[in-house]
Amino acid sequence: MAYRSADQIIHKAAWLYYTHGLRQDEVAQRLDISRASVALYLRRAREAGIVSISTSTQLFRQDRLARRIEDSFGLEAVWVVGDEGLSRDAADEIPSLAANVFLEMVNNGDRVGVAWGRTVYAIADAMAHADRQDVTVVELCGNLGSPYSYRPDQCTMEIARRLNARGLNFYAPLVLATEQLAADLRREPVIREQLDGISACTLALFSPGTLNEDSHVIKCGALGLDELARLKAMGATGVIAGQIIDARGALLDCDYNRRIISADFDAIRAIPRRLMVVQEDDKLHALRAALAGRFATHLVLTARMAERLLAAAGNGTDRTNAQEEDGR
Amino acid sequence: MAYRSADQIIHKAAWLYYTHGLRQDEVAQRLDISRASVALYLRRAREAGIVSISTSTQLFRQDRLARRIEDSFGLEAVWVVGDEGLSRDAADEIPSLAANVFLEMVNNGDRVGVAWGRTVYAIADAMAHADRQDVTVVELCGNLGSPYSYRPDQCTMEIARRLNARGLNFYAPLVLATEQLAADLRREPVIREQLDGISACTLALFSPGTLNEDSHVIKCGALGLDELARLKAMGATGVIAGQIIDARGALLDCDYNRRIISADFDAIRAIPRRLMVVQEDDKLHALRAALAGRFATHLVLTARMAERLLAAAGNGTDRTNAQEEDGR
DNA sequence: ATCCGGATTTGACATTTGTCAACGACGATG
DNA sequence: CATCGTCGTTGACAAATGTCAAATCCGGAT
Repeated sequence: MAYRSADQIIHKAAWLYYTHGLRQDEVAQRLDISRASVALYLRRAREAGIVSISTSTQLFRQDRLARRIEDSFGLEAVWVVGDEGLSRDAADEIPSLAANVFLEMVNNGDRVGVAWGRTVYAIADAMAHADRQDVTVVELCGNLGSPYSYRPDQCTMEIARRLNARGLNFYAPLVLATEQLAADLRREPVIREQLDGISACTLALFSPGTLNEDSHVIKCGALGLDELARLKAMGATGVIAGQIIDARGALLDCDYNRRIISADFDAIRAIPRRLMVVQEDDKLHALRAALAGRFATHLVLTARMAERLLAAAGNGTDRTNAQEEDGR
Repeated sequence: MAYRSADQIIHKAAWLYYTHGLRQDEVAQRLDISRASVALYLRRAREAGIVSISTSTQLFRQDRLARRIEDSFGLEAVWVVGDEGLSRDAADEIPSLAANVFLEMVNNGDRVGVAWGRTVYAIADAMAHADRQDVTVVELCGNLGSPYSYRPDQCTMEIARRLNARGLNFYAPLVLATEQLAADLRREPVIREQLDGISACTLALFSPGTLNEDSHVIKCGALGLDELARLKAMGATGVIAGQIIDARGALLDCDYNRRIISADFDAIRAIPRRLMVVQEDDKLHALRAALAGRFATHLVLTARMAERLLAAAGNGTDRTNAQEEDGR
């Protein structure tokens, strides 16, 4: 965190160029370096978050679907990505939109809880570098080996790095062999403290998980296919911060959930702003369950999913994807 | 506030260019318009705050002087502009730095109180356009005709416009002819409400005023030179939100102050974050008085002023202007 | 003192972006 | 119905920026 003197010149170049609006050659002249260096410094400044360029996410909140979801589920804000030709598939747009929404939501001084999963990884990847002060990023749940590019702890750290924040990882695995071991571990002071710190968060980021052969928990070997089938028979519908919920969004009463080290649901709901992001199309049931459990206050999803959600909620399904007064 | 459909295309262009990193010609192709139009839209997007580019103000907080001022006066954060060759004079840098610091401090949902004055005008001018949600900008004190480019109410409105915020002006003059009239006016429900709303602010922006022939209050004719002399004899040292304070930062007990419509000092101090900005060199005494009165929690000033402040406070005056490990 | 490897800087060139006059569509006006 | 003025768009050119190989600098090892 110490301020390295090499940053000085980069900072000055960025200030002159972006804030004062000088041209690169003028900056070069002022700082007595070549213009090529200025271009290089400016790139570094952008990469380091010394300058941050952010695009408003308003476009995606103006959608009628977004408002209907807000109303139907009592959410504070919803962002919807339609097929506006921005990408091949609207779902591909989700991570960068979510990253932008998330950045808009993070204030200096925040303590941010993040769960992990494929979607959260993608968001971390898409996130711009920003220069927040006194931000802490904490994991909402224990760790697991990951079959994807990031490990959970790397994911937290990557988000922290992009925000210029402290990153705190859970010093525990997500799921343990026995209930007893999980209980013992939860009593360890270090872990206790980390769990208690969760309700002090001011912002949360997570994605609802599904339960099928391709799910994260299965792929990592934390849960076997036979046990999965048994849990589904018991009503398992989705995963929130590593814990299995039923269709009503309540913690499923099962052995698996008791072997978990993760955030207490009430602690999660005590966090004032909770951004949930849904990318994949197969998450409808998990999404409904998560909404029923009131885990989210803010939501990012595709138009397709939004429509299915409203249809499922019995709100009709006119394909009013258009913006307020579209034209075409 | 309604979302105009013309904004749509601008928004999409901005999203593709800034968030997705496409080139202008690629964006043009996607949206089926000419590249020249894309360039035009992007400029509009920047001007409208749809994209915002901000430069970190860290450079100016790392200064040793800044930390010493923080410590000496118990401030939360201090930014110092040295003569780093950014401009002819460090003071010229103050408005753009203050504008950047201010923008970093404004969060969505904030209610921002602003006083006015030459410095605040300059800050408004230097401020980039940003796209905040649910922000309200209110005046901290009544109005006055201005000899400068902005009128106080225009100043508030301009800041509001740049933040995409609501702007609320005081429906009263700053200073009235008689105490009685001021008291009557303060009892008017509209005014009462505006005054009461001040302590609900979450952020304040102001600059300490001086008392001399060139001061705002004099130039506007609100105060005559003879009365000024009398007030100075009584201990008048500076002006905060239109009200005269003594060297200890307390409201001066005088007729003039009783004829004012402005924020109560306790209401101002009830605002959690209060950014004070000092630009001109002749404001040392006013600055000291304002600090003594604990009006500010955050401060922006020049290195020159910072040194004089520390010298005056008897903290020695070694000219350690250098950053942490400068070189040159 | 000399050599080496890596990081930093630069000049030159290719690419991208900003600008502006010219054009055309549209609505208001005589 | 013609005319004017405004606004949005575009093509073409000028200006600014990004990039990369080559040159230089720097610190440590020999």
